[in-house]
Amino acid sequence: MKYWLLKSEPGSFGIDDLAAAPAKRASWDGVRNYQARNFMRDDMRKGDLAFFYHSSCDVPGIAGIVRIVKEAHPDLTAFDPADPHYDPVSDPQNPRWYMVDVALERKFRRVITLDELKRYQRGRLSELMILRRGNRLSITPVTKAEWRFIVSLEAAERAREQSSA
DNA sequence: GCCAACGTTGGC
DNA sequence: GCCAACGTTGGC
Repeated sequence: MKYWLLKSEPGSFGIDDLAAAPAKRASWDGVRNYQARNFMRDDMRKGDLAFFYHSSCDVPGIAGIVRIVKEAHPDLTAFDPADPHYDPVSDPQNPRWYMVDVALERKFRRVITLDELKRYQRGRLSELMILRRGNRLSITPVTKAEWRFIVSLEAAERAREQSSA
């Protein structure tokens, strides 16, 4: 099983939108970057887990965990002229863009903020792709060690807040 | 194949 | 709104 990080702008689709969706499930559509597409199409497998990252918002950070419930299939929004991610060059006979389906695993009790992740930029998270300078990829792999560490931050921070209260 | 121009991303 | 960083496009 692999681990991932998926970015989305909560202004267009955030973790609460996923929580409100039927069966808490949705297609991760609109990806229009080849490297991100290749990760989805070639490496993502049913059962993989991914962080749901909120970008371009007041408090950027990881809001929760989703599970890949359907492997890559053609992203139909690419063929819809009314869709903001419409790609006139994509051919329905030979789809260029793909999406996976995800289901909400759980929403974190609090957002693990980008600020907090950056505190470990020189340590446990020195290789985390979203902390690398200039990285804009919307889909990035996360190592098992990074995954476990980040998941542990949720409770660790809570304990620290409580002890200092 | 090079590279300038342009568009997008995303934190600040 | 700014702007650094990056990807894509298209002329040559």
